[in-house]
Amino acid sequence: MTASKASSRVIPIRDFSSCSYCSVRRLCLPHGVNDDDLQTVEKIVEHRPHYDKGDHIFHQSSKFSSLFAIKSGSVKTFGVTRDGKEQITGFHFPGELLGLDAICNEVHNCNAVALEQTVVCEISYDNIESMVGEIPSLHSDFARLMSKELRRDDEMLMILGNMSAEQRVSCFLYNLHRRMKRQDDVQDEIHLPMTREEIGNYLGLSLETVSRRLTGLQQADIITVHNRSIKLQDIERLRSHCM
Amino acid sequence: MTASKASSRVIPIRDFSSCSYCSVRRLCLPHGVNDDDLQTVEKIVEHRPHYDKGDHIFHQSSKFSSLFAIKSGSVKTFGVTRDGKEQITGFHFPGELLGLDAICNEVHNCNAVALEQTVVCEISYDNIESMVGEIPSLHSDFARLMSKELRRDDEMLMILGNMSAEQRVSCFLYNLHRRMKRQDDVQDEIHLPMTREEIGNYLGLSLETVSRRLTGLQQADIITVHNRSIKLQDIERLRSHCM
DNA sequence: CGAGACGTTGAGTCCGCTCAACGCCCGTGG
DNA sequence: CCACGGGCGTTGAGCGGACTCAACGTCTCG
Repeated sequence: MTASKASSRVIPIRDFSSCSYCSVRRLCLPHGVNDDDLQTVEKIVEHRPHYDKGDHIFHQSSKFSSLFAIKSGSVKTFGVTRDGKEQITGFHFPGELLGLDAICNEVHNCNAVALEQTVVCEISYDNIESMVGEIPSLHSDFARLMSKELRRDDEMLMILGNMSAEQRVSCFLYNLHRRMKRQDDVQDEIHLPMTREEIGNYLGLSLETVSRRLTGLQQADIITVHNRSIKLQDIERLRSHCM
Repeated sequence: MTASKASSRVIPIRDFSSCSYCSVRRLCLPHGVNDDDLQTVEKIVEHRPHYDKGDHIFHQSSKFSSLFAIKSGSVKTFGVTRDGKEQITGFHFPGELLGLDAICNEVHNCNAVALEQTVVCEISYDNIESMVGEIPSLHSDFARLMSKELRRDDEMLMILGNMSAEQRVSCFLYNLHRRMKRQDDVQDEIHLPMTREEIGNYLGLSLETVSRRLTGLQQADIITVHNRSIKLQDIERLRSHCM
């Protein structure tokens, strides 16, 4: 393997838990590290907490000091309303960064809970700030990350604003598909790490409605449902259901 | 008037269109400028476009190059779905920054349209980036701003997720009140720059429902409605309706 | 002062919610 | 091995809140 095509070389096994595929690796790894050094470098990253299903990564109202990059697994973030109900504001997957909404006042705005066995990198925000001081170009990366998060939220606002139940579920699956497809070789099969109730909570629907719409999409030969695994039979038609 | 209490001195006339009250002034003004120099400095800011009601500040899918800080007036941002309907994702007021969601791929994700006569400061993003390079502490300010925007979006997701029509309208008014109260001396009176239809679109309700809920809140002696001006008669009870 | 945009109110409909029953899967313990 | 139980998912019946459609009232601005 030559080093001539450094930026586009093929990585033999797609290990998405490695730093190579992490969208925030420029934030936690030393400046100027190249791809070949990554495997060495990532072994010295310090905090790599493992979480089981149901474990809290951080709590609402707790003091913010670190961001968390998801290496493997999946996470839900949710707020708790004053009458005690939880409202899910997002599902998060490997390569994504948690805790950005806590920067503004250094208090976590939501709870983050693992939906399955999950590994994250804890990145001290002080470290990030001092690294941005030394390497100003990191600011751009960081701003882009936050901007992307804003865009995702706005997309969700558009879904919740005026879409029907069927459209919401279709959008949910389609977006999941788009986010997953860098992660699975089997691109047209999604494994849902969350319950129907959690999907409904997120989409502003009851769990029964989620269930009904999934079977509806199945009867239309658009998907095949097997418990939590969803096979996308006709992605184009799924996409057309989103509008 | 002594200058001894520099950080809490009284500013005679609260001119919220001045840079003194702008949340992003550290981004567009030279480093280290103190409050007393502001009035001089802000006269040399270059781009200060004026917009009339209905004017576009930027268009969805157009190339991103600047952020826009609102100096006076108000703005709605909205996306257009594939079937041509608009979905409002936010209302924006003086001191707030528009265009943050376009940083990630340099294309505007939404339209921004003035709801009334509006003045903004156009701030070249290249300028911001190079200033962050020179003054690293600006990075923190910028990250805080984006984080705050994320938090606002998440709050909205919680509202749209499971609240009833009455709760949505109450939350809308209460949030508006909180954002307004730094801007108006008459703190318990809100002037709405948008139509019922735009409120409904934003809240995921029909315009008729918005109208009905407003009269409902009026009949409960919580607010008094006079066209677009809403007098908050009982803020505590309004707040309790939000949950 | 007239036209059009905006807002209110009423009547009827429908989508999604609630309540309820049942089935499936799986781990646990007798 | 089966029984049991709990979590999760599906399906049905009936209800209700928000939407749609429609008419009318009111404000704004040329």
